[in-house]
Parts: sequence; C-alpha cells; structure tokens
Amino acid sequence: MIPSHLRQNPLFQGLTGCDLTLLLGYAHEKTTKRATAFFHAGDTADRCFLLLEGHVKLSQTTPSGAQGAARLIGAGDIFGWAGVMGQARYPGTAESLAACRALAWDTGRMRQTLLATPRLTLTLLTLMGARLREAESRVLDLATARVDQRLARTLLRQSSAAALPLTRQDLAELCGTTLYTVSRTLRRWEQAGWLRLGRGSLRVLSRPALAALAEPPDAS
Amino acid sequence: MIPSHLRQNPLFQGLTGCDLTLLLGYAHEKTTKRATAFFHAGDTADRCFLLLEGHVKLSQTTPSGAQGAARLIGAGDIFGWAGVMGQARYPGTAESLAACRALAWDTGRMRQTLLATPRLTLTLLTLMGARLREAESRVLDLATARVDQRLARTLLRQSSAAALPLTRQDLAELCGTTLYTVSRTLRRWEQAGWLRLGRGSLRVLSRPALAALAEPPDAS
DNA sequence: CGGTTAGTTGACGCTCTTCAACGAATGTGG
DNA sequence: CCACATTCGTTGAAGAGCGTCAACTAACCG
Repeated sequence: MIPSHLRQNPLFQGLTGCDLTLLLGYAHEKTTKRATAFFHAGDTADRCFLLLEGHVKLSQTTPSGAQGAARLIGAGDIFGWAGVMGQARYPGTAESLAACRALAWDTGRMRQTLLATPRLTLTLLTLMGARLREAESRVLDLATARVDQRLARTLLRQSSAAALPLTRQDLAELCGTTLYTVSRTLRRWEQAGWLRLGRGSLRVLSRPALAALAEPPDAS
Repeated sequence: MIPSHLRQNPLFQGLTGCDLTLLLGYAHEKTTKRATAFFHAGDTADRCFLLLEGHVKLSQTTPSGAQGAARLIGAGDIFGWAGVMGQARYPGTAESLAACRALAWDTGRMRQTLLATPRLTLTLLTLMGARLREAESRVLDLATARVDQRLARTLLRQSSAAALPLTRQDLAELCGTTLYTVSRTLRRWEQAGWLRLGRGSLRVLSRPALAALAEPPDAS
C-alpha cells in the first residue's frame, strides 16, 4: 500500500511505520494537468502538499502586479505549508509546469499530527531551514551578482531536470530580471555554442562555460 | 526566578511551566559590548540564541567577500538556530550593534528538547515560517523595487527602534545597494526635511513622505 | 487559417555602481 | 590635552548595466 520510494522521502525520515500509516491515512492524492493552479496567492491556506511527480512553479507578484519572483518545486519537495506555519493565507501562487501528482493534507489536521509526532516536526523544521537559507542566499545573490551570473547559476541548477517548459518570462522571474534581458543573454550564449534554444525548451551544451560565468571574475 | 516578560516571549507560548523551567535550566546568559561577534560565518553551529536586550546584525558576504546582505535582530527575536535546523555551520555572522544580553542554548540539547516538547517545535516552525516569508518578500523587493523605495521601507521598518548605530554601509547591506547611493539618497531626503542625519544616527521626521516613496508610484 | 502566445531585436536613456578625492568625527597614545 | 591614525561620511564625474518601449517574426492551437 505504501510505495517504498515514498517511505524514503526526507519528510518521513525517522518516522515509525505507524506514524507513516496515520499520516498517509488522511492524505488526498491530487493530480493536475499542465498549467493548473494548486492555489493562488491570498487563498485560505487550508492544504499542504508533497509533490510526487512533475514540476511546480511557486511565484509571488508585487501588489501592483507588474513583475514577480519565482522558485521551482521538483518531485519529492513539499510546498504550500504556509498554513501549517501559522499563516492564514498563501503568500504566493503554485502552478504546475507539467502534469503533476501530489499528496495533499488538511492544514489543521497536519498541525495536530505535528503536535503528536515531534520527529516529523523536527524534520519539517530542518526542511524549512534549508529553504530559509536558500532564500537568504538568493537575497545575497540579487544584491551582489549581475544578471548573467544569476542566469548562469539558475540554468546550471535546473538543467539536470531536462526540458522544463520554462518560458523566458519564467526564467526572468527565477533570476530576478526581465524577459528581454533573458532573451538577449540566452541568444548570445547560443551563438557562442553553449546552449541549444527552443520554444519552451533549452539544453545546456557546455556546463563549464556557464560555470565560469557563474563565478565572479577572478582578478588573479 | 523567571521574569514574567520572558514568559511572554513568542518562543515560549503554550509551554507548561515545567517545560519552561527545563528549557531555562540549561540556558546560559551571555552579555556583550557593542561591536562584538556572537559567531562568525563558518563557525560550528553549536549554539542558538534568544536576544533579550540590544540589537544584532546578521550578515552574509559573498565568497569573494566584496559586499554583503544583512538583517537586524531586535530584543525578543531568536537567531543562530542554523545548527538546530540541521546545519553544521553558521551561514552568516552575528555582531552586536549595541550592548546586548542574550540567552544561549547548546544546539544538541535543544534538538533533544524539541523532540520532547512538540509544542515548542511547532512554535519554532511558525517563527521560521515568518522569517522565510520575510526573506522571500525581500527577494521580490530586490527584483522589482528601486533603491529609494527599498531604503524608504527599511527606514520605516527600523525607525521605531530609535537611534540604532547604523553606518551607511550597514544600511546599504540592509537594502541591497552601495554605501554611496545610501549617502546620496539620505542627503537628498535630509535636504527635503524628511530626516535628521548624524554620524551613526538618524531620525525620521516625516513618515508619510517616506511611506509615499515606499509605494510604487500610482499611475492612477 | 485567424488568433494567441512566445520569442527576438533595436534604440534610448535612467538608475545605479564605481573610482577617486576630500572633509569631518572619533578614538588613542604620548 | 593635543597630534595622530582611523573610521565614517560626502560628493563629483563617468559610464556600465539593464529596464522600457515598440515593432516585428515565429510557433502553437483549436
């Protein structure tokens, strides 16, 4: 009943079989097609998710709605836990970039489960800590690095998951710039032979070249 | 023995007196003068802190060490919990901006306490969630707003805590820019009569003026 | 096969960083 | 108490980097 690969998810590490059964007992399975929202910014945060298959884009927009910032969620990652962490509403929007399969729990019941399962809470704290550090390193990046460095890093990080349907707009939100600058930069790199571009697809041909750009130029 | 204002700290909400006594039982009290480091980036993350009095600057620098990003910690806030959340080393440096008094716990014992005190773990998760959201909204800010908007927001957020000894460099790190731009911008605002500047001090005279700047210009 | 979405590219110029030089405040040791 | 070093702050000039606007082309979709 419980697939073994699920058992190995970081979220479940250290749990007893009993805890795990309880937890999965009230999980709903949710599947979506491409370009479907799990939730929107401002919705009541009454669900939390574990992504089993597919890719999800988490994005925030300014009040004026002009631009946004995004991060990607892959298989095995959790998302939408704002409610569990005491927020009434989701701060951002979650949208599937591909067909997805996810587990969903009710926020209130999850909070109760956490009180009864300290091990799970501590794991969750660790996962959130990792995410916090990631966000803070992104702040540092935005404040110090140039667009092409950030874009190179983003590509290197994501290029393993082959062929995500990322538009120029998506990439711009991932690395904090505009779709125009992304388009120009990618084109330049394609002409240098480091990438192969397509509509909503992208293959990295030379990781070393991008890695060299990602690092600040060594003055040595 | 346990001061009542301490009891009301968000970190301790919902704990039994017994839990609280246990927790405070192995806390060390640490006091520092101005400009003293609690820990440096890369140190073994073996302590976690609750700030009782004073102000602390948490800062990260790039590998090349050129610039940095910072956030401020005030009385009642926690900091240095990277170890509790599973990191071996501190990702940043914590330095006192004023004379400080803080409680310090051993990371390993705290993790054990968390396993025995789910209520505390859940509270911690909530606090970390708030910090995560703050970091993510900062990412959005850096990606979309201009320097003067970010600076205005930073001043509005911090101006209640009167007269922090923040240098131009500190302010620059808080809002992701250079000390030169901060200096110029503050000067401009002082000449407009919105601020009173001093060496390492700063008073906001017109919050409305700053608030107007903080919002993106309404095209309506 | 029209309508829509995604991508490209040029031109323009604003914002902000960078470098350099100087002035003012603070702390320190004789 | 004063000369000194040090830290902090200011300001000008120059131009790199990147956002913005506009116009156009190419791919996708029912």
